[in-house]
Amino acid sequence: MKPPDTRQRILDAAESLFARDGFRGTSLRAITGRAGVNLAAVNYHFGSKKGLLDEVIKRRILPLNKIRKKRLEEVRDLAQSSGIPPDIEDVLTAFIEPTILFKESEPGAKEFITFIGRSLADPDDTVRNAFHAVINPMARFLFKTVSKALPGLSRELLFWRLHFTMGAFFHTMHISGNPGPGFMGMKTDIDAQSLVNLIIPYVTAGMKAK
Amino acid sequence: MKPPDTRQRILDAAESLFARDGFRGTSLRAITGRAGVNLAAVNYHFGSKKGLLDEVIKRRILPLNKIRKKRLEEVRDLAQSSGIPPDIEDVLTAFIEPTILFKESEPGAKEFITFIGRSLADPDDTVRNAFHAVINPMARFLFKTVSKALPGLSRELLFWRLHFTMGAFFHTMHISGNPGPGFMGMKTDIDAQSLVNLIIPYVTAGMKAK
DNA sequence: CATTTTTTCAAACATGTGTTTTAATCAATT
DNA sequence: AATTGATTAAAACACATGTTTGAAAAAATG
Repeated sequence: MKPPDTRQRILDAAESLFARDGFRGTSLRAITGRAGVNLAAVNYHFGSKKGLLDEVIKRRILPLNKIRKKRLEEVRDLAQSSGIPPDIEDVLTAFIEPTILFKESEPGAKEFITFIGRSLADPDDTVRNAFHAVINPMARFLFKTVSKALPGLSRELLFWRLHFTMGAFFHTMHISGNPGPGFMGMKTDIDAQSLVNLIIPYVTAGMKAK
Repeated sequence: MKPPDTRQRILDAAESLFARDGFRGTSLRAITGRAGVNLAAVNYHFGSKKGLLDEVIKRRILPLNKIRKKRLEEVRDLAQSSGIPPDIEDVLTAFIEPTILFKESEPGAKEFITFIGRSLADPDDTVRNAFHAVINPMARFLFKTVSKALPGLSRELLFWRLHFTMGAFFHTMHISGNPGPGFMGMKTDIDAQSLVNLIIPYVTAGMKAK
């Protein structure tokens, strides 16, 4: 049973259009038009527009989460075996680096990362919930690891600092890579590794402020 | 020429619905329904839905920008007269504090702040541009003042760090105040002054990292 | 008070949306 | 080769959208 590539074509087109115009701003006709397939194909293969959204998300997030989890576990286990708490910089890097490098890992991934960054601020419940469902377990694990690295901070303070970190991170995800000059005439299409090298010191310093 | 409060009612209803459901997700029928006015009143008073958006933004942003500009100028002038560069913490506070405190300044302002936080990540050009038009001059002035406080940093590094700061800030703006438990079962409806006290040390440390 | 201007109102307009339907076409299996 | 099942295709459906229209009502003006 060779899979006709109709599904893939729809997923690719949807991913790129969702990233550019948002979930609500993208019509099924735009998606099927770009994919070169019939309008009804979306509902045939994915049941509904929301079903398509879920598949677009899962296709990229599940592999990415595997990598991030593994990296976090490595940091945690290494610290555990040496008896000292993990370094907060290592923890943050384990989470952030694979996400940003993911952008250059395969075609379309970059657009997907943009889509994530935008969706977490989306007013539409459908979109936010679809992402939260696959991201929350990851965030929970991150929180636990971070709290091991900064045992001195209260749970509440830790929450807020991680919250700010995620803000800086998400904002970067959806804005970097935009062609043309950005906010201060600055170019934002920096390469992924340089971006990692920029954001890690910032969030590390923020997490252990004062 | 006493203004009939139809305009105000529409602006209030639109502000609150825009914040909750976004610009695209809010229909004129929903706005006029909540405002208790006729559907055609929006196009009569504001020309179009976009015209309404512009008015919703300007009504709050212009006074807010006045305050932020004044606070920033105070910090700049104080440093200038004493001959030493301004403290980066003071600069960030001058910009961030009035924005967050603004939420509790008048009814509806809180929803507006949420709206800003969301809109800057909005995929819709109409929304992003409408905000950028009134926010960019402010951001430019902030950038100049920040670069005086951190003269050692390159223009590019400064840009990225300010970028991360804005990310943490915007994310906080649209997520704090949400009722119910947030990302880790943590309550996000903290009072404004406490929020200021939490975010300032974080972004200050981030800006002068390493 | 009569008249002009501003504002409200109900209805319609044109277009776009996600989804469903029903028949045609393709692929695989017997 | 015939038949069964999966996929594609064009069309219609039901509804929601921003906007415009033209008449009624209200307010302001002389």
